[in-house]
Amino acid sequence: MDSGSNNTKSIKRNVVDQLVEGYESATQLQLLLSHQQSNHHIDQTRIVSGDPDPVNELMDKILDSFHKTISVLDSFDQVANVSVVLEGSRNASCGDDSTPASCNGGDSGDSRKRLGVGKSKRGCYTRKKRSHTWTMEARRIDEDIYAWRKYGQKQILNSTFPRSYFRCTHKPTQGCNATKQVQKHEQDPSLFQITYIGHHTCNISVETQAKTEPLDLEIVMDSDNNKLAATISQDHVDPYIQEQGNDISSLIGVGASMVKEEDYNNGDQNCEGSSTYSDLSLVWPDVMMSDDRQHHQNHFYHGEASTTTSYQFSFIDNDQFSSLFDSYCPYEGTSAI
DNA sequence: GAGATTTGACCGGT
DNA sequence: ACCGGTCAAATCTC
Repeated sequence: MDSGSNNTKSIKRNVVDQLVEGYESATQLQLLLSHQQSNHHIDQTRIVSGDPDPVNELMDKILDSFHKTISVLDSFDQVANVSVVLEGSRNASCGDDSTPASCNGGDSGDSRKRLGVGKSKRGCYTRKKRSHTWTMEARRIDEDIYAWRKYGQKQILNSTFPRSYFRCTHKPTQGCNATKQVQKHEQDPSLFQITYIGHHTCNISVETQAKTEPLDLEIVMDSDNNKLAATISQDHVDPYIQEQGNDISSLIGVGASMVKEEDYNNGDQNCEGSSTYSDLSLVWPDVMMSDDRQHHQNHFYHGEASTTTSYQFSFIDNDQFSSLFDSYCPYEGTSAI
């Protein structure tokens, strides 16, 4: 038992070391870039002359560092038998509203009357585990292509505004378990904080769906723990990083630094084992396909607000994200989800 | 009348 | 025990 524990510690140390290295490299890069801005022509000369580009070198180093980290995390999952149970599959067993037969069976259908009315007990249900969750801000809540049906509203502790609960309209007919929660932003009530939970499985075109769901390299936010897990399937990262590193480096870096600060987050990785490269096409929410109206209004969290930590959120605006999307997501012939 | 929303109760996780 | 998420009867809207 101790050996296992030691092994885990060793792995965690390895993770931290790699992250620190990446962080330091990123810092150097930042300095270098700021220096470059003031000496632009000098660096241009260097590049033209074929000298090694320090920016690229650093970038390679950074990416390599994070790549290693991901590998370590991956091996950690195997060693620690952390079921990186994919949130998706977890969802299928828990959240799936094909509620356990015993559940409905025990209190089937029409007997569901209110307790207070003196009738039988309401049927049980299985609470969904948090799965595939991502958050965005928008000025409107109705800008995605899906049809939502409100099923609840609740006043949340220490929140000024109530939280509304929506589920996919097609849940009864197609068993789509996607839900979203909408709450007005505390500081800016004109903004809505929208949390999407789960993938849509309802019948819409692949392309549309792909454009409306998150990348598999999504930053999954575990709102319960105020921790963040940068979840990047290696299948995605390798070719991507090697060829496109620049665009996503900030994203990875943010996620990684958060992991570092918060200490490694054990169970919340969301490694879609079955994911394929096509999952990259599962780009973040609805805004991706949206029109220009919200172009400047939507931000994607790379972290989560925490009342107990000093995280700085890093937002990607649509410009950045679009470039990412353009680079990575030729989702032809891919099947979303 | 059908479908959507409201709202208080119920339930599970912590 | 508390809190957040979900259920489902009641109510609303078209």
